[in-house]
Amino acid sequence: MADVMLSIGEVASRADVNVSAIRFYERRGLLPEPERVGGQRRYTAVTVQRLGIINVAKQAGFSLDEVGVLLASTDEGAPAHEQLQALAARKLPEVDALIERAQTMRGWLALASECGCNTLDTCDLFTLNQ
Amino acid sequence: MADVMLSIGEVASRADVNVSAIRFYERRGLLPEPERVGGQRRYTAVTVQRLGIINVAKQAGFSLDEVGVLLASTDEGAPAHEQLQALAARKLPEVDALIERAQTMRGWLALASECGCNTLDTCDLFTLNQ
DNA sequence: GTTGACCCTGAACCGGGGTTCAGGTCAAGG
DNA sequence: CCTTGACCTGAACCCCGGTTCAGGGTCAAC
Repeated sequence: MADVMLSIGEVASRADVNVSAIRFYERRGLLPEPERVGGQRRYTAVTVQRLGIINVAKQAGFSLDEVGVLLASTDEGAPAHEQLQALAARKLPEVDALIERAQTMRGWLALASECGCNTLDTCDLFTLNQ
Repeated sequence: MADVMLSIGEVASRADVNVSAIRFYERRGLLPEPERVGGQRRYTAVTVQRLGIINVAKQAGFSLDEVGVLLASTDEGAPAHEQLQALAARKLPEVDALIERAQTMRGWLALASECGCNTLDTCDLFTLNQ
């Protein structure tokens, strides 16, 4: 609980994110307003973790607003459970579709990389998966 | 081979894409310039299929330029094999990463939707997967 | 006590991926 | 004939997710 305080630059490099992105997420409400010393933001490791969550969720096709709902559910006394449930219900099929599409592409890329003679037109990966 | 000709609107509705997007893809070089009758574009079913490819690839995290490389490889006499191989080599790990992220999110969404009491902070799905 | 690295703010800018709009053409049906 | 609907073009506009810039403060070390 010694909760070492981190500058925005330290957080940025630990989370592999730009400083400007951290300020941007703060404006968007994805990150709470941090403590300050001498006007400068101070964070704990929790923020680094939150940035990790943001990155994973973005990659999985979540918009920043959706990530906001996700993160809101981690805030204590969250009255956000309903929103979260709704989000989960809405996104689950989307994520499933995403995974399927990605696997389709993966399959085709693998083919393409081992055998240059395949063309998409003769390959029914796409037509089979719509 | 009767190759029925389709108007842009028919193609759009079959591929579930906006008319404006089709014109946009054409400008971007993702679709070849179609035949015209009386100034109006005429397509065959091949274009509908191509639009399907574009949609799948986009969903799998490909930029339109990357999709362009992909599609170029289907054009006859394609000198594009090298580009395609390079693209495949570059994108395969990215697609794999995408699938992993998406599965992480899927797992967490499933948890969230069956049990509202989970919070991200106590959930190690994220910390385990970075 | 000044130098240099880091931090602050608000506002402007950017690229990607399209959509919308104004103004005009064409073709079929009533 | 004339209206209605689908199509045409180029240019402008939009949202998203940030980045960059100008102009200024802070802090630690030397």
